Amino acid sequence: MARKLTIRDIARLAGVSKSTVSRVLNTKQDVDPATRERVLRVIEEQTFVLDMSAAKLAGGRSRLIGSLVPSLAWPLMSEIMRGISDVVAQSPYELLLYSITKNQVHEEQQQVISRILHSNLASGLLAVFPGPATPYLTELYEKGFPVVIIDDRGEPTSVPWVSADNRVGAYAATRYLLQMGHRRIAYIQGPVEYRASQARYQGYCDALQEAGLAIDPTLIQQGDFTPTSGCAPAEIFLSMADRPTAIFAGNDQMAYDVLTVAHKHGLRIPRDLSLVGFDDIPPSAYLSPPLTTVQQPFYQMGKQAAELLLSLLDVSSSSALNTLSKSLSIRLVTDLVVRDSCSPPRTVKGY
Amino acid sequence: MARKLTIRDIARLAGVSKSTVSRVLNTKQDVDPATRERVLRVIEEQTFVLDMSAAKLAGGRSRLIGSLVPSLAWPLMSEIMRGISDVVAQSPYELLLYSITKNQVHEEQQQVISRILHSNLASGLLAVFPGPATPYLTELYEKGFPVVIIDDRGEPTSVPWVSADNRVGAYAATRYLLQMGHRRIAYIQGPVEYRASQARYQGYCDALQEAGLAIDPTLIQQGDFTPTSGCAPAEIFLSMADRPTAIFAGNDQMAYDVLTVAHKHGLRIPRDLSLVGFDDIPPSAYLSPPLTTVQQPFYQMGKQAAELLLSLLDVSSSSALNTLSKSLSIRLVTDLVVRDSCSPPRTVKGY
DNA sequence: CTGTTAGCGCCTTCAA
DNA sequence: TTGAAGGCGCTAACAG
Repeated sequence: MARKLTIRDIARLAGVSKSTVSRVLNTKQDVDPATRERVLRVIEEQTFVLDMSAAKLAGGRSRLIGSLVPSLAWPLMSEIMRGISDVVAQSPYELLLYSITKNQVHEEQQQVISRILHSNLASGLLAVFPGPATPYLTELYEKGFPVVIIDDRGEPTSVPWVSADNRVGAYAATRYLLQMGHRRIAYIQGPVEYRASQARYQGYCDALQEAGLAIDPTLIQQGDFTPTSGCAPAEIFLSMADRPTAIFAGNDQMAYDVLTVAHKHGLRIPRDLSLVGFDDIPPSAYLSPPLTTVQQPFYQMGKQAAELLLSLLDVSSSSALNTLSKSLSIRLVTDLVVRDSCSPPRTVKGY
Repeated sequence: MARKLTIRDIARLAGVSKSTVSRVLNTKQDVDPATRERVLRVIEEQTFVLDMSAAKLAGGRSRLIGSLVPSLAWPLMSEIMRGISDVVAQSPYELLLYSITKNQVHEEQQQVISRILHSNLASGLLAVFPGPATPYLTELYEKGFPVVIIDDRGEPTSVPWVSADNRVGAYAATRYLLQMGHRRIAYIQGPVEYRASQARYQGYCDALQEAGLAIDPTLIQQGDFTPTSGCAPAEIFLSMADRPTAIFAGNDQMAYDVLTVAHKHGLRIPRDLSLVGFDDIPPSAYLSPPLTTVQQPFYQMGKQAAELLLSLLDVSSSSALNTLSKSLSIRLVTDLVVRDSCSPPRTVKGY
């Protein structure tokens, strides 16, 4: 395996010094166009690639960005990652993958983050649904380390973030059910640690209140977004004497559980019960009945977050501080995808 | 942002030299247990993390492994990645993610690979379904760069690989259909570039021939594993005067297309047509009817491949060459998951 | 067993 | 506009 060339080699070949080659590589201004051209040609001919580790060590940028993701098992992660990696592939950066699983305690999560930092590899971080780690990331960002979060915005944080508009999505879904005539609409809440979860709950409440309906605590149960976590809530709802005519599940996974439980109770959807989910992950379109759900633009979220981070890196590496651009944030719209899991309630009760 | 500590700092704090710290960090043998203990304590207290770039530059290993994956959009990728990242997380390595999309020409794929090499970051590579890039990877491996492939074995290659037993899986699926009484079993073939695709086809043929049935070319059509690519083949099969009583789709995605097309033709599954898929990706269990399919142990594949690569890295870094262990390979068994998409043919024709 | 001495390949002043 | 020199944090001989 032929020894890798160094800038020294191509310096010799181009008849210049290492410094000049370095300048060309880093597109500095003060290089004679002719020289630059010559150096570039040699680099091309030799298919020379600069050693990132050395560059990093010598004080340059690392051209590596880290991505901190929750369980890759979540079906929606693949689309987000696809968005991210498409952008990164077009850039001079490479992507580092760090994953955190839900059953890691906070302390362990912080350890992962501190490893990312201290190992000194990544020069920026993309955090997907960081949940409880958010405050720590904020701290990081404020210390000058580029971070972009994909999630809903939580406490006023200065960290740039990209999210789908969870509140509006949930609002639209609830409103849809309301307009069909439903009045007893149950909600299966996701874990409160996640901003997205809170925002959806808010949207649900907003729609209800706008319709002049009170929030009925008995119609709200908690799941945790994972498969089967919607079963218990569904069981409770469907066993009620005055059971709800519609259920809005905090995410699709939990909606699937409702389907299962409803089936067990001999209830048919949408005839006996309307059902709406949130996310629009792949299975949803294939269910029977196909699930009406709020679609999140996962690919776009990944793509835009990556682009945002890249732009932050460019800025911090060149001149201007992040003084000008306070609080970068992008909120993407969600779409209510109407399929066949909803219909007007059989017996519209008065109110 | 407090200056990052270096081994020099912790050397001072522990009252030893940098070399000793380095030895402890790299778990070398020749260190006094007491000294080691002391150094370790300081490292712990200071939450020191070694700078990988510097370590790499100084001639050590890079503690970075690359993963080369095809489109992350494939639903099965997330499980494979989960297996990989679980293993990597438990190791001192970090994971680099490179993705290749199908519409990149071979040349572009090679470029990605050569970038991986020349950037000199990864010290090993995990290639998932490399398809046409396989020969190039083989070359790499033979030049001494650790590579593990996740796919079916192709031409006799020396590269260590992990795969599901695609042939046997397809054989079992076909046999299942045969035993139910089906005789006209159509097959939707995946792209021939993929080994896995070829192996499944082989399994299909083997089962048929074992049953004394000839391979009927009109019952074989080609898709490419992607969504909707199974529509055209399904359309052809279901429009035949003497249409097949069962269809075996090369993967689940294409089976979904058969479902759609069958529905359009007013055919009910499994009453009018039996259907088997391959992969068992998440939606399959939720379809109506739930799809009978061959389950691949994706998580395991990722896990074992990562473990294999890690062991290769250990070996090459320490003493023994890879002389002893020729042709490492792991073949995992698949499971036929019987659900509700198959039944005996309505009218069992004589043969 | 431990410290000393050289670099690894690159970027960055500082002069020229 | 360019070259020379120094050092980033670490590992790897080589002494002791």
